[in-house]
Amino acid sequence: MEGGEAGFRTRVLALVARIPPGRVMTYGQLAMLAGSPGAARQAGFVLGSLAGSDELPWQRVINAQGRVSTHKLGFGDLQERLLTAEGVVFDASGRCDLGTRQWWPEEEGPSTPPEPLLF
DNA sequence: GGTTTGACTTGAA
DNA sequence: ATTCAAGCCAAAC
Repeated sequence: MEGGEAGFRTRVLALVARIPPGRVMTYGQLAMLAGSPGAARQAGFVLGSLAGSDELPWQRVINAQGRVSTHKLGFGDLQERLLTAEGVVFDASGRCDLGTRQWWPEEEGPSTPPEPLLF
């Protein structure tokens, strides 16, 4: 009986693929929704497999500080640039407003809160 | 099997 | 405000 349970990796990728443009999710959030709270590091490890992939919006995943965690990998500049193109505003310190940019899968319902996206 | 690492998180100094 | 340290879980060796 193979539990029809998808792997942790598969769940994280599924969530990332559902992040709408202009919105972001944190690693800890992905791990929690994937069913493993605390596995934030592992969530980032999964995304590492997609860095540079244009099929999945990996760019919309940032850390809890509202900053991109890809700076040491060399993708930081690219990620901030891609998010900025979607309407995400980064502070001079490289931080964005998670309060308004953080997306939760429950928001995909019929009721979508007003997005202060100022293009 | 155990060991090591990692796109993290939180709390304290 | 920033820096340091410990905790956490999943995959790779």
